[in-house]
Parts: sequence; structure tokens; C-alpha cells
Amino acid sequence: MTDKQELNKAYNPKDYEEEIYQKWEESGNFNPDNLDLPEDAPSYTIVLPPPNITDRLHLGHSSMLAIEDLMIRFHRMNGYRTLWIPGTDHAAIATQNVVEKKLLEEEGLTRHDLGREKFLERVWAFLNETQATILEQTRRTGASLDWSRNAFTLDAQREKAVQKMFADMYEAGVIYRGERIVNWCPRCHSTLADDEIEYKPQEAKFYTFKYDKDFPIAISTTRPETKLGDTAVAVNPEDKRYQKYIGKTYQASFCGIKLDIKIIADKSIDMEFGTGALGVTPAHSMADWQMAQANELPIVKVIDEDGLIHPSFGEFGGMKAEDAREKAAQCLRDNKLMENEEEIENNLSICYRCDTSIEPLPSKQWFVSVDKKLDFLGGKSLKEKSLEATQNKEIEFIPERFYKKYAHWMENLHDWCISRQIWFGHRIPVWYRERSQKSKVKSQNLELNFREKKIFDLIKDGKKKVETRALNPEEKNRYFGNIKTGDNIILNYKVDDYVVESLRVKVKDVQFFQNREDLLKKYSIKKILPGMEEDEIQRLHQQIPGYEEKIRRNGLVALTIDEIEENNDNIDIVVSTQPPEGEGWVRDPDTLDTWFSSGMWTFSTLGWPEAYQNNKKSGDLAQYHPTQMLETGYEILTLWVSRMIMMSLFALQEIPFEKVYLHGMVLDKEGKKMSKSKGNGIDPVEMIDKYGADAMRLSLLIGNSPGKDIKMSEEKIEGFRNFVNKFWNISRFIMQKDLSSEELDADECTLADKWILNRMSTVAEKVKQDMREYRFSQAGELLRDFTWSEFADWYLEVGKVEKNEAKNKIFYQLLTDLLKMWHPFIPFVTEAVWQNMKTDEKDLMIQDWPEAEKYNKFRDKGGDFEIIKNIVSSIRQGRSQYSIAPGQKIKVIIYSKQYQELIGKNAEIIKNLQTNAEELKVESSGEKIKKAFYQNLGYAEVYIPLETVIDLEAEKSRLEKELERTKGLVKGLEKKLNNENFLKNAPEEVVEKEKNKHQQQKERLNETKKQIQNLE
RNA sequence: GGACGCUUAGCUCAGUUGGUUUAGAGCGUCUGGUUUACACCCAGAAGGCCGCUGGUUCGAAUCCAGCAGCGUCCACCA
Repeated sequence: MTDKQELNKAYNPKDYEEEIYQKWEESGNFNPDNLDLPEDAPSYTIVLPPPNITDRLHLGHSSMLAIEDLMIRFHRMNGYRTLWIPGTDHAAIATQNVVEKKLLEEEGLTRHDLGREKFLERVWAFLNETQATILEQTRRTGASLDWSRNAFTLDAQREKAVQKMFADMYEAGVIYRGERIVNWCPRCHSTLADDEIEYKPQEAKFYTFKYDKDFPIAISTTRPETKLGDTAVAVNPEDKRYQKYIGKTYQASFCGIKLDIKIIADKSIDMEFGTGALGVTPAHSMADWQMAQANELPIVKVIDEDGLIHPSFGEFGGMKAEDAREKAAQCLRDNKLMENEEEIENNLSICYRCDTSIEPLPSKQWFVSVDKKLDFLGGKSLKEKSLEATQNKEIEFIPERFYKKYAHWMENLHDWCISRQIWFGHRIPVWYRERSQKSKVKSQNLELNFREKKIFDLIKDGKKKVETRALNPEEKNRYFGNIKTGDNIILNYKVDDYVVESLRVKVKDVQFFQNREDLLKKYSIKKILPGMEEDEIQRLHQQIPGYEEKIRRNGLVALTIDEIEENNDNIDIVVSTQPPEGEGWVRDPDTLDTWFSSGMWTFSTLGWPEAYQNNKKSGDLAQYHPTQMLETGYEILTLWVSRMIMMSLFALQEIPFEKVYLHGMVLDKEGKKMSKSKGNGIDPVEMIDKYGADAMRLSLLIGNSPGKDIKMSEEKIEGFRNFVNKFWNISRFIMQKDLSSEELDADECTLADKWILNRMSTVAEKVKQDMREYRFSQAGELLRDFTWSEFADWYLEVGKVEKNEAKNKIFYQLLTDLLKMWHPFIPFVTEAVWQNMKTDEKDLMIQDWPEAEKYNKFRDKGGDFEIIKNIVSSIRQGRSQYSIAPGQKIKVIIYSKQYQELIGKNAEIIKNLQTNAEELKVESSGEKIKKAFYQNLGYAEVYIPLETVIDLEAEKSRLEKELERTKGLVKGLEKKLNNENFLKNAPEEVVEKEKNKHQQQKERLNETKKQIQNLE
């Protein structure tokens, strides 16, 4: 049934791979819609983590592709409706950077020289060139992706989805606009994500000084110029030196600038560092901003977006930060306020693009609230729901330890800043318009003084209320002077350091009070917010730290809120998937964080939003979502995985995937990260050219386990190339035979036949189990060892000596099943063989996975072949040990009581399996032979004492050891089974299991005793 | 500083919930082989106090504690 055409002695992947992949694509088998599957076939879907459009294939991709293709092909062969969705990511920042850099290098232009539109044209032209590369390279690895569903995070369909998502989230109050400290590059005029910051160790001057001579505490800093914006000094609450100052406020004059400095306590202050006191600059430090929030400190911006000092700071105004630093230092020296100057080593944060030092600045950004409670999520927030989904194991992590990492990260998650000041990406679907004619709106962000959710909720419910804020009279004018009755303002309720919710409200009245009593006479909270309980009011009135004092000092502004604005007629912000009607609308220039669009990847690729109407899924979305598996690198667990979970929960109220398999990084031989600059990278495309895709895949699958990094080297790939070639030759050898697909009967099998079938039964079962439990490396290793060391080295060799009809059936059976089991690992070579077998059956990749059960009837029937193997090995060992020349024929004498018949039956095998034995004699008794081998006049007689086959002494001591072990085990089990606590508390099935085990072990005990007796 | 992971043969790693493994594999090393499926091969061999110290147990590479070394991530760096 096979065509015995000549195949090359060595497998040359280049001759086959391209053609095979093309054939696969043409077959349509990658698309589950084309497969003849039962209606109720379960889905198995993976979305490919989309590589960046500018990427070229690296080993990380190859590893990911190998693992996913393995999962996909395995499931496809197991009858699942298997879908693997390909795509690419626009990687906004990374791509823009590449193009900007190119533009600068080749034309000396910046993006601003070109303008937004022209620049974007360049980006698209660039990505049209690069995008195809990674996809083409992906094909070369053999990945069985459904190309008909190929997607791009920035194509028209995804654009629609992203805009809809933004609008929906805004509508639900999950997306809001707020202020926070961002890392700002004054040269690029853009915020930078944390991972875009580089650190440069540098020598810096560390100044220790007092603001002025009356100020009681000295502080230290490397940036005195920012001290113009200090509003507090923080000390450790435990610090005896400063305890007496905590809570007090001082008016200081720092280099001619008036500062109000409050002394606050904060546990994070290191008493040992510097003077143990920290000048708090809320506007220019992340940590200080947080302290300011916790202590309700005013925020004073010193440095602007160009890195220059704000004009309101007298003679410092307009100076570069660096110049201002020296000027401030000099001023301190001149006034004898400088207590110390020393050189220290510190880390300067710089822009990774232009090395400019970064300024932390407060800035308006768009956020996704992770704490906003949502009705459609059962009153829970995205954060809570996302945690819940993993805690109840709705989403499972492989390996398990990532639950902890995920949970820890989630629990500490702050609102997610999604706006980016770059041009390439999904532009934020928000339009602004100055409210000139219709209404005079002053949009202002005002903080609620009460950090109480309750008040905010009452306001939201439409209760009229008072908003109070402690301010000194000048500030009152600065903030409120221009707000009048009828104006609209935005109220923010803040928790932690971020804005969580905002409301647009209309001001009914603005009043200024000098003290709280006056305020309360007019507006007691109770009067205005009837929903409040008495004790809550008491708490609000009295227990807010620093509140009393602040009022006493500064007075209050009271705002009466008239109404909450509800309709859109009167607003100046439109969030919409469509540009708004009318004149004068200006679109938000910012774009969205790349993770916003890739966070939607599981459903934006499956037809959302069209396929989700009235809370009902249809089409692909209904069929394939939630997906079954997300396979990705552990380094993006937090960046990507967590976002996908939140986005899917929001959009569909369901998880995006059931399981998350996290692979590690691919490192070089020494365990270092591969990088272009180090030159230690291995180019997978080059490796595929040289050794074939199969060899590369195997090298990335075997020895690789989830969550662990894998070390790679070319030698490793070479090693697996050797195996692929071995496999090829095994197949080639078998295909030369008269194969038969007829049913095999146990009766026609020899000992060796039964042995290999028995082994196959175990292996097939184990492989399937390993595959199901994500032990891919083990599955591969077992398959390799079986294929090479047992099937080829023994059974194929036996087949050269022992010939029977059963072998033609067994060879056929084992080869086809091995081809199937190997296919997910090494799809190309298995396909090449399959095609050469020219069976009429359907394509290999949609064959059914081999059922181990069909080998079960041969179970436990070939165990004695191990004795034959041992005898053969013993003879080979003897020859080698006594240096018997290879061509030298020998006579073998075996002493054995038990196995005379067995040996006699298999004598031909023993003689011909590289033992070069001419004569084989079995003796049932004989003297113990000390010297097992000796040579005699050119004709060796090899005596194999029984001990060599089964070493009596060793066997006895082994059995005795086993006896001891079993005795112990039985004793231990008895103890357990007599333990009342165990019987009471353990689940019944466990008790049952232990009882069975006890019974078994007792039997084994007797068995072993008998065996020992037999030996004697 | 916080969290997590790793430590088994010269190298890379298995070892599935403590006992059927006298601790395994691949590579490398050494010895011998042109046995027509395969030299990208075949046969044979050497090589391990399973990081250290204690504990739990009848029994520990496996569980616990401490220590040491390596690594990763997160925070901080005034």
C-alpha cells in the first residue's frame, strides 16, 4: 500500500517545508468553519498575542508559536472546533519611535516639522513595508493560524470596537478625565510610560538647608529649585527630634518666595537619611503628590511643560530648571542657610529616546477607573470582579504560582492612565468646544473636602448640597473668584491619589466664611444632606484630620449645588464614536495606550461590537468567546492579561479566557537575555533555514516548562535536527516494508511484538495525559525516548531478524500513530512522511488522536522481552568489557533455571542483535563461574551466569529492601486508618483510596516474601 | 526594602501531589564499530553526599524551618 519510491537518506527540510505550508493553507483546515465537525463539538480558541508590526521574528516569538501550535494541533486532532486567531499590534509608542528616529536620521526632520497628518502617512507607509515580514516569518514556523481571521489592532474593525468601548466606558463612568503626576519629557513634549524611562547613575550635589532662618527644620534635596513649590515638610512620626512640630504650619520665605509649609508625619520617611525631614513638592514628585493627597495639601506647580520655571516665581520665572537650581543654591549660600553640600551618586531618570532628564508634572489625562462600582457587574468594580474571576478559578493560571502575582498586582492597582501624547494610535474619541454662546461654563476641577464616598453619592442622587473647601482668602479668589451662580463646574470625588468619579454640576451659590460655625449656621450637613446619619455627620464635622485648624486659618468657601447636569445639550465635551455635529469642535489630540486596544483582543477579533446586541452574543463571538486558552509570556501578565480580563468583564460581563499558560523568556547559553546590542541573539529564521522548523520547534518545546526561562543554543537545535532526521529514516525504513492496515490479532504476535505493543499502550496513554496537563516537555521527551531507544533501537532491529505477518500490521499501526502523536511537535516532517505513505485517509492534521485503549489488549503480555533485552545487553557488555574483537564470533552459555524455554524460543534474536553469537546454549545448572568470559584459541566462549541476567545476590537484597519498604508502608497506612481524626475529617473517597492502597500493599508484601523464597 | 523562583552528572534539564527509579534523559567525554533506514548513525563505558544544617515520618531529591548562593519582578532612591 505504500509506494516504495526512493526518499533522500537525510531529511532536508528545505525540500518540503514551503510546499507543505502552502498545501496546508490551501486545504482550509486552519479554519474550523471548513471542517466537518459535529454541531456540538466543543470550541478551543486561542488568540495569538499579536506581535508588534515592526518586529522581526525572534526566539521569543518562535517559542510562543511552537507552544501554541502544539496546543492547537493537539486539540484539532482531538475533535475540538479549534481556532487560532492571528494578528499584529500597532505598538503605538514603539512604532512611532522607530519612524521618528528614521525620519531624523534620514531627513533630519522631527514629527513636528511634518505635522500630524503627514507624519502619520509616513508611519503607515512604514508599517505597510514591515507588517508583512512578521506574518511571513510566522508561517515559516508552521503555525496553523486561521489567516482568514487575521486582525490588526489598528484596522477599521478594531477602530470601531475601540471607539465604542471608550464611549461605553465613559458613559458608565468608568472612563474619566483627571489629573495626576506624569513623567514628562520636556523635549519630546510627551508623557512617558514607566518602562520608557531609563536611569542614569550620576554625580549630584546634595544640598542641606533651611528655607529661611526662622524655619525650625533643615531639609535635604538634590533639586532645590523645585522647593519653590513646597507646601509641607514631612517627618517620620517616630522621630523624636521633630515630633513637636507635627501639625504646625509655618510661613517661610524661600529665596524671596513665600511658602506655607505644614509639618506633616509620614511613615515612609527614613529618619536616617539626610536630616530625616523631606520637603514635600506635590507637583513634581509622585511620592509627594500622594502625601499631598493624604494630607490635603495645596499643589503648587513650579516647572512648566517646557522645563522652565513658572513666571509667577519672581526672578526665577522663565529660567531653565538647571539654572534655577544653581541660583537657588547660591541664594541659600548667600543667606547662610546652606548647612551642607556634598556629592552623592543618584539615579537620574532620563527619556529613553533623547536622554533628556524627565520632569514629573501634574497633567490632565484620561483614566479607566478600576474601583467604580458597576451595576451590571453586580455592584462590583472591575478590580473586584477581575480578582474574583481568578480567586474562584474561573480563570486558571499555569503554573499556579501566578495567581499570587496577579492578585498582588490587582489588589494594588490604581486607575489606569490610558491617554498618551503621541500621534500614532487610536485617537481618543472626545471632542471639546468652547462654550461661548449657549452658556457660560467654567469647567473647573474642585476637590471635595470630605473624602467621603457617601457625600458624593448623595450629591449624585440629586440631593442639594454644600461643597466646602478650605482656602486662604487669596486662593479663594484664584479658584472661586470667577465662579458665579449658574456656572457649571466639575466636581471630583477622590480616593487615594486619583480621581475616581466626577460630576458636572451647576452652582447655585458661592459664599465665603471665616469660620466653620458661621458656615454651619447656614448649611449644616444634616440640613443639606438629609440622607446622612447623625454619627456620620459628627464624624464628618469633627474627625477629619487638620480640618478644624485649616478652617480657623483659612476660612471656607461654600458652594451650593443647584442641579446636576444631565443632558448633553449644554456640555462642552462629547465622547462619541462619531464626530459631533456643529461648528467649533476640536478633537482631543491624544491617543490611547496600546494596551487599551490589545486588551480587547479576545472579543474585538471575534466581531464585537456588532456581534453583541442587547446583551446577546452572536456569530463568532457566541461560538468562540470566552476563549479557552491564553498563552503568553509571564512578563506581560500584568500589562496585558489583567487588562484583557477587565475589558472583557466590562464589555461582555464574561471572562476573556479560561486558562492562562505563561511561558518564560528565551535566554542565551549563559542565561542572559538575548539582545541585538550584546550580539548573543539567535535568529530563528536563520535556524529554520539551517536545521528546519521542526528541529527549532522541538528545541523550544523540550526542556521548556511553563513560567520558567529556557536557555537556548544552536547545539540544542542541532541535536533535535538529528532526531528529526532519525524519525525520517525510521519512517523511510518502515515504508520499505509490505505494510498492512489489517486488524491485528494477539495470537499472531511474538514476544517482541507484544512487548512493543504493550509499551506503545503505556506511552500513548502517558503522552495524552501529559498533553492534557500541559507537560509538553515531558510528552515530547517520552515520545522521543520511546521512538528512538525502544521502537528503533530494539523493535526495528528485532524486525530484521524475526519476520512475521503481524509485524507488517504493527509497523503500519505504530508508524501512523507515532506520526499523529508527533505531528503537533514536528508538523513538517510528519506531514512529509504522511504524504509519502499515500494513504487515502484525510489529512494528517485532522486525523483523530490515537486512542491508547486499542493497545490495551496487549497489556502485560510482553514483559518477558525485557529478559531477552537484558541477555543481549549482557552479551554486548561482555564483549566490550573483555575487548573481544568485533568480528569475533562467540559461543554463549547461559545458566538459567527459569528461562530456558524463553531463551530457546528467542535464540535467533539474541544471536543476531549485535552480539555476534554463533552458538547459544542454555544450561540449567553449572558451577558458579568466577571468570565469566575468556577467550580460547580464536573462538570465544561467553559464559553468562544467571546472575548477569538476574543477579541473585543483588536481586535478593533488592527484594529485601522492598520488603522493608512495604512493611513500613503497610504499618504507616494502618496507623493512618486507625486514626480517628483521619477517619472523621478526610473525605470518604480519600479514606477509600487509602484502604485500597493498604490492601494492595498487604498483597504486595506477601508477593515479595514469596519471591524471596523462590530465589532461595 | 517587598514578593516570587531556582540550586539534581562537566553542560542543559526531567523526576505528576513522600514509597516500583538501586536517582533518569539529551548534549559533551572516553572505548569500539563502513552491521545498505539513519555516521544527523550503532554498541559499550565513565560520571551524582539531589546547595548546606536541622526537623517531620516506618520511609525525604520530594514536606517543614533556618542558612548560603544565583535569578526575576515590584517599590524606593528626598
